[in-house]
Amino acid sequence: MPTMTAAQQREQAKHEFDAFLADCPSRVVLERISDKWVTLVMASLSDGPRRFSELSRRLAGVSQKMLTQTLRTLERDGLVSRTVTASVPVRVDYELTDLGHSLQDPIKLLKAWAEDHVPDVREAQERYDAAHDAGKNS
Amino acid sequence: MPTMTAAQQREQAKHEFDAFLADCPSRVVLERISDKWVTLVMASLSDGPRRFSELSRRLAGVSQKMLTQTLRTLERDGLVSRTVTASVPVRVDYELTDLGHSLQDPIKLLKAWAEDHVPDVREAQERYDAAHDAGKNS
DNA sequence: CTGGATCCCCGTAGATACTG
DNA sequence: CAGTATCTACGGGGATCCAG
Repeated sequence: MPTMTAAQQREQAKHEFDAFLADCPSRVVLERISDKWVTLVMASLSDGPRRFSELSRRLAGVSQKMLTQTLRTLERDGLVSRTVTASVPVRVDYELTDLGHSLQDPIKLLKAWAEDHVPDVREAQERYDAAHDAGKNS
Repeated sequence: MPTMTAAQQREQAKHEFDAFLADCPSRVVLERISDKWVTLVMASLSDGPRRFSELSRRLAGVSQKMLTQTLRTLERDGLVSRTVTASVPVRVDYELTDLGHSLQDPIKLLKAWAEDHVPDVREAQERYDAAHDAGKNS
């Protein structure tokens, strides 16, 4: 592998990944970012750095455990940077990296779609439930 | 809570579809579409109808249970239509609805991002692990 | 045979309590 | 304040069984 620069390797790798194959790296990455907490955390960090407690408050319903875990994974994947300020009390800020910012557009689109189509989904659910409940009461 | 100023009402309405609030409908929808199987199934259906067995084969690694469950939810949410052809053996086709198609762009963007940034993520993981393992070997 | 439901096991999310 | 530790419970995965 010495006769190939990192850039060349990356360029080649780009075209070899099909997210549908089970053990394909791109699928692993896709599964990682297709996670509800990942989506929400990334969206929460879209407008600047946030402290742990801020995220915890903003993402009502997330447990500290899952928030910590999600942030660790995002940090490991290079999407989020973690900055510890050694004061009393300790202050920890999380911020999107450049790589993290590059994921913002897809996530924002997803979030926008969700907020846009709530009525459609609800209506579909009601129709489905109505048709299904009717079948049950026979 | 009956006494609410117009300003307060406007402020609340603004956040009515804010995906960060725990019990907000848009958050529920966002959580639903931020699911690895949802993403993969929706992507698999992007280029036309697919039979159950086709999906099962294409999405290597998915259990029949999760595939069925995911498809049911997507059908209930109005993103996918289910067509049963009463032949022998039975043939069941799944196809994107108009609503489902409207979700294609966000999902394709997500998938493209994953396939594009595999090298970046891998590199970040290696750096993180290296830095972290170093701390462990003390 | 295809599509799917059901049962059981295990991993992981989630709530709580505790610590640097 | 920002986590870790522990326990429980729910949900995913595989095997098996069922209907058409």
